Amino acid sequence: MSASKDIESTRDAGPRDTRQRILTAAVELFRRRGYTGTGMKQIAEAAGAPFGSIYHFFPGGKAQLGEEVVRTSGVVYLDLVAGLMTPYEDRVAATADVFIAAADTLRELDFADPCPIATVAMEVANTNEQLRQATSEVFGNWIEEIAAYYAAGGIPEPAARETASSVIALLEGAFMLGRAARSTEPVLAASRAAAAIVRAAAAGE
Amino acid sequence: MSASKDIESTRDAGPRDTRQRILTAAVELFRRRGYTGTGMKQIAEAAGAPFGSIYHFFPGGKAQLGEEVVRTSGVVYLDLVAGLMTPYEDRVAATADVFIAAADTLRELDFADPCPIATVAMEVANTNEQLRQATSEVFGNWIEEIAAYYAAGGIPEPAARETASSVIALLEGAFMLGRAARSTEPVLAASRAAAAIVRAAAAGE
DNA sequence: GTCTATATCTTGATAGAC
DNA sequence: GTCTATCAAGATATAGAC
Repeated sequence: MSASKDIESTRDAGPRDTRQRILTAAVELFRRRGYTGTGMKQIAEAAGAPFGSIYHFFPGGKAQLGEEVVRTSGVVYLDLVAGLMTPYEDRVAATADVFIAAADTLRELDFADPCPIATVAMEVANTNEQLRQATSEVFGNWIEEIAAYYAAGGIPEPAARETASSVIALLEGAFMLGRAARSTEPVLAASRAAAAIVRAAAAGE
Repeated sequence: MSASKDIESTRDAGPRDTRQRILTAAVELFRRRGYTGTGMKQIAEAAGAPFGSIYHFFPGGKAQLGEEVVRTSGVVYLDLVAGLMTPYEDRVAATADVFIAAADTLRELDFADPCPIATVAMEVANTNEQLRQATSEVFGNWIEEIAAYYAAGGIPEPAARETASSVIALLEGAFMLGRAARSTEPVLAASRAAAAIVRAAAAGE
């Protein structure tokens, strides 16, 4: 029996970072089923963790878990998008290519939301001030980072920030339409529109 | 007591269309709290209707109610946006002004979603095929209608549809950012970006 | 058709054995 | 720190009196 137990504990793997597995499972579930639509028991099961472990690692309960999901995803995505864009000299081409890559991601995820915080942001905007603030800060960080990239490319400062905001809005909205239609078309169309936005801003209107 | 009852039934008003009040209450709650975040009891209470009436008028339960909310809102909004745009000769100005009006609406709603189906669309895209299809059809109708408006303004057909899709995506995404930040800024910035998108399409790229 | 009471299930969360 | 049992409250849905 002790041999069987050893095999079990080896097969069930992840002996170390149960906390990380819970966080990862929550990210995956939130982007498919949303925040209110995901249960704590589902998260525990998907993480292969006992139910009680969630409250051991996240004593603040679902709200704390939700906030950590939003904030950690925010950092991961900031690095990801920044990594995709910065190598480019041409800001217009960089922006368009990010949308094309996003279309591939959308399909690979079988039309789950490529943005891990969007569905949550919509759900909590009027219902949970703590989470609303977290999503707002994450969106704000994204906008700042991309605005700096556009500014470095020669777009003057008030316009750079507005352009960044609109490009992110366009991407999020295109994800929404693409998920509803189960099609990458809206994201590919948005790629050309995003190029037009950046091009206009670079031309000083 | 019968006099009192008469007063009651007069004050509680809506003696006729309980069904319509339920539908209206559901629209209001869904756009603030989402689909999974709204309970049937809350809807009944907000509608001033007895709980059982929901299942009398919507025997298909929450899914049927959700679908009717999506479809009826879709028609209402199609008429609304079309009514805002069609008087204009200049497609670029018309588009920009719709966004400015939308920013006002966002604030008037205290940052509830001006689009009554967006939050629901995000929640159900991977979890409820019936509702997902309803949201997809509504978005599709909007895109068609606006595409026809752009096409009538001189934008050739494949581009007109892509432009309409991107303008709607931009609007939805701007609502998302604006709600999260509790600010109309993202929608106002998107107004200028939307103008750039339509202008580029009208210029044949 | 209106309205109440209830059945059944699931939720987030806690207690406590191990 | 792992895991189970359980709680109270909420959900959707139904039955049935009026």
